Amino acid sequence: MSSRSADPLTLEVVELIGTVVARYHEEYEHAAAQHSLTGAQARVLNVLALEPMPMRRIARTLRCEPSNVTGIVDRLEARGLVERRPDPSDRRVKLAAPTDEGRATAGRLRDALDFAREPLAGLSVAERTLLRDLLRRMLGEPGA
Amino acid sequence: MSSRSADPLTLEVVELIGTVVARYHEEYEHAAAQHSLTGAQARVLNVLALEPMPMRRIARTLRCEPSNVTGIVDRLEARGLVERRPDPSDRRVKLAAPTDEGRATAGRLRDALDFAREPLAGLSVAERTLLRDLLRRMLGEPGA
DNA sequence: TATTGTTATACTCTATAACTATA
DNA sequence: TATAGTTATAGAGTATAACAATA
Repeated sequence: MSSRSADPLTLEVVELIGTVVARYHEEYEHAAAQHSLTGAQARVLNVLALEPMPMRRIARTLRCEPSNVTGIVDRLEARGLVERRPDPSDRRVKLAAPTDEGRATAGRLRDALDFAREPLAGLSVAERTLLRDLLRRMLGEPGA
Repeated sequence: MSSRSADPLTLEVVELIGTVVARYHEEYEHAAAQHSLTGAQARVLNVLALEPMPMRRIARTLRCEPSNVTGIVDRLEARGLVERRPDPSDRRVKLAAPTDEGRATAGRLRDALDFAREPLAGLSVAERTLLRDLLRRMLGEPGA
């Protein structure tokens, strides 16, 4: 069970991916902080910018407990970035939706995520296509 | 400043990287939880398994405040995975080092990180080499 | 009865500032 | 005076369990 992958090439790729993950996180937190948001708040705002949804579904999307979402949406709502609306078809449900300002913030947030964009500019279209296909296969995605 | 990268290919690669990051984190937290460790505790244990070091340097390595490290090492020490030793050359310094059990746990932890290893097994050596070079260039590393 | 969202609780991580013991 | 580590404090995220309203 131990030291299963002595292969140096594979280990290097694993380490490179670790570096990508670390850098991605730094950039994400930094971009969020520039708007005085925490990472968790930025993630919730981002999923809501794509599509308003019930509290419960936010939790499933972010893979956390529903009780956490209550607090995060509370803080976003207190800052006027998100609002809670009733669901006409089920009075138990509350739909969380971004305000206009919330949508604007989400947009600026995404623009700030230069991490993958700028480095990618150094790769040719053929190379980016190659990278896309390799990542797809690594993730076991359809079309790989 | 807005919507700088309309290029669909680049956007897809960015999204794939986001997926890699999310999956990597899940696997990491899961592996840590299997040993009743938090992600932060697992990260500290891992860097110490490579090389014992002063508290201050752990903080620099993990890019957090030194005061945080105190608590994390406290908890690792309470569980017998890490110990604090005096530094003979400077009595202000405390060197954090893994115990035998800490080293063993770190080893098992790394084995559990199948994320990048198993999917990578589906790629040929040539493809892994290609992926390595693309990631290197993306990260602006030497040898790219 | 089951589900949605919330509250209450407890723990960890995080940064800031102040403290101590060394240097 | 400067540095290493710690403590005190406060805010945020997290999971668990219990709760009210609704289905």
